[in-house]
Amino acid sequence: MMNLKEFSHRIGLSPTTVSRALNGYPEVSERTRRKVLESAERLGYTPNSRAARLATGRAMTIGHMLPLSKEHEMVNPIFSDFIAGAGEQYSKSGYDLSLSVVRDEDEAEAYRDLATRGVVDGVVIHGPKVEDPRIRLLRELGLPFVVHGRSSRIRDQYNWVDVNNRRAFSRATEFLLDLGHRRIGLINGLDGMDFATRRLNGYGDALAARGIARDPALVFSGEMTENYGFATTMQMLDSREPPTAILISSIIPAMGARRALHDLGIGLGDEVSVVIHDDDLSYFRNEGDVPIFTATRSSVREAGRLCADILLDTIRGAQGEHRHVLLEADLTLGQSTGPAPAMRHLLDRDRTGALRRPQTLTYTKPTK
Amino acid sequence: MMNLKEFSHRIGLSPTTVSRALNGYPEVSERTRRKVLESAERLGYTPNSRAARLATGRAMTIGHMLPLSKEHEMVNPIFSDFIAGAGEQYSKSGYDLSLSVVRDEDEAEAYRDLATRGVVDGVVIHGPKVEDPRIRLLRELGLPFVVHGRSSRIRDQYNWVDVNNRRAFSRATEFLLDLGHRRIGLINGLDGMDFATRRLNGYGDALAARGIARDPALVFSGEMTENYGFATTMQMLDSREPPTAILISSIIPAMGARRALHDLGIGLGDEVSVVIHDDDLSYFRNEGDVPIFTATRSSVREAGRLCADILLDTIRGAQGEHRHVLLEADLTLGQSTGPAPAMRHLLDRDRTGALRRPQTLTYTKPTK
DNA sequence: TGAGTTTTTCAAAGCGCTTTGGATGACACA
DNA sequence: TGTGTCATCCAAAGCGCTTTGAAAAACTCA
Repeated sequence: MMNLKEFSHRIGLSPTTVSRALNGYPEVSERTRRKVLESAERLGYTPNSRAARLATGRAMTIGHMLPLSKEHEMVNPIFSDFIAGAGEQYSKSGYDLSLSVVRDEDEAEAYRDLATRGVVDGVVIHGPKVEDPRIRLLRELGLPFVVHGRSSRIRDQYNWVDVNNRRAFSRATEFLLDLGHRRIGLINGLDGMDFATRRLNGYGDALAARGIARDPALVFSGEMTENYGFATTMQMLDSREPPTAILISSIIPAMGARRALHDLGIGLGDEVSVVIHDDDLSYFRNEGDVPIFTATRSSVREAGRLCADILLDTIRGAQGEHRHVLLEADLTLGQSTGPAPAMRHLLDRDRTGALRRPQTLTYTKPTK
Repeated sequence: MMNLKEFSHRIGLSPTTVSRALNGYPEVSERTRRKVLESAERLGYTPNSRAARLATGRAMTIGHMLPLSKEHEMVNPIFSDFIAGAGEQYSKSGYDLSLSVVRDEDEAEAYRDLATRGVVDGVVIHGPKVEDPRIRLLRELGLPFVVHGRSSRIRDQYNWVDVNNRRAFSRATEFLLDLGHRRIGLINGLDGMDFATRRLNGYGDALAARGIARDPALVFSGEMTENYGFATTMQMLDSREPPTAILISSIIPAMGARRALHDLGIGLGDEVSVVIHDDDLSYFRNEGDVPIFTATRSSVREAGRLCADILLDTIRGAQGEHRHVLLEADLTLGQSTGPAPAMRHLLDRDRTGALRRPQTLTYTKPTK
């Protein structure tokens, strides 16, 4: 492995000149720079990053945390798509991406460690809570950061990129209301997560605007697995007054909801409508001429790109204001929504006694 | 930010002693070491990793590639669970994890770059092809590595951790054959991927052992998305001689297959049986008292842990043999399999003309 | 041609740690 | 007291790069 000293010696220049040529400093003529670059290519010389990082004091690395909660050992399914988006940008700018897998309870310590060890120049905060302590921590540590999402109860300024969750969910709710639905369920993310709160609010606002009371029996929060979607949908439909429509915070529990509907023999899009929030995950495209699900869509990969850009700008010393990006989600129509079933039809059909109850679950038709 | 010089001065010791105390060298007494550790804690001193890395020549970092193919911009859904497993181990050993997001065609160059820049001590190869050029490349670069999977056509020795894909799929196929199924479809991973080839072989072996010819119309390979599972299932069931059972290489296309079956009104587990390979993804647990799918299961997270352990051992100079781990997949019984439908029943029902064809698709009942 | 400017190049001093080779002190034994 | 042995600790030389301050070379203009 050749080092700078040897390389510069071989091509008859001083290390200084070579370093400057390679790093694009103006003190070196274009002719020299070309010569250096070409020789480096030919002789296979690449500067040792470890040395460069020590000398410059920059780590040329962005940190991401992948926290694993102890109880539900679950990895956020949007994580990899986000990382793919952000990582693309890092590569373009010559930054590396460092991923720390860490137990929930060790997360704060891990940030502190990253900062004092000097292995990252900045970090991305994933999955902010309504009042997220990491924001203050990072400010104290003096480590640049950007939040994917927001932390509503924190008044300080900071960089963030978020989807307009409230708007997305109020629009989705209004859309269902316009279709005549009155009992609308919400299968939401974990309580305490900022995005979940905003979605809940959007949902609540839209209902309130039409004078409809929010029924706590129709609102669920939890980690967004397929089984969660299945269980909550089952529970709702097994109730005395089941919803005719359901909002679901991610396509993954929506898979479970669809399974529940099918198991119960309930038609998706006619008897029960579903609107999901679609993060546009690469292995779970809600696509087709007419997408399967009606959805509020916002690409999490794109959010990753934006976060990366903002963070890199900040690190490169873009002084001044903190930057905010609020992404609006499209509401795209799919096959999973339709007008609320007219009540008397259901009553008629009820009288015929066509019971559809697999397993131990009871599905009582909506009665006004 | 305090440095070693200042810290050691403050506590009245030489930098040498402090460094040795902190790094667990035997040349320092226990009493001194305790004092140093305690003072470091109290004064908030943490060695700068950038400097340590230059001095030791070790990067204390493991590299992972996340290649993005240009056409299908897709992230491998097992990636995050694998990383979670591996990352856990890295943390325990004080290693960092560096993730490079890179275009498919730049992957080789990216490995070369990692090696010459000296930012990683070893790498993990994901998704090996039947004859994967990365293995030779890394050997040439002298960069320690472990393969998650194998590369069948490469005869050299190297570290790997793999599932016994062939066995898993031959067992699954035998199981279906035992249930009376004779036309069995296979929705497999991308052509050229080693695991896909092995699974295909396992499937083929089991069929051959019972003297059943492999029907190319029943075998598919592609990227394992939900839509892929849907489309291939539709296509198979729309054929003149549809299968009565399907093997699916991942739970994600299995979701699509289930959707197809439901759309066609075909009962999963009675009319058509499905066996999947289940990577035990954290957000897609195939669980419950009786799991939804009958599955060959092997935790990809556990594979991540094992890869990490092996790679770290190799880096820490475990001389000698290359290490191999072959994980056997359990075959767990779920709700998605049952005896092959008796042929005459189907013929009878055919005569009744109960056609189930949504959209433009035709489903012709199996006729013996 | 020579003084003044600008461009190009260089020697050397870090960056903050690890580690070698050596010094110091403590201790045991003759 | 002197010598040999350990157990501790230390000074200083790297690790391979960047960057400062200065020198050399090239170019202008009178």
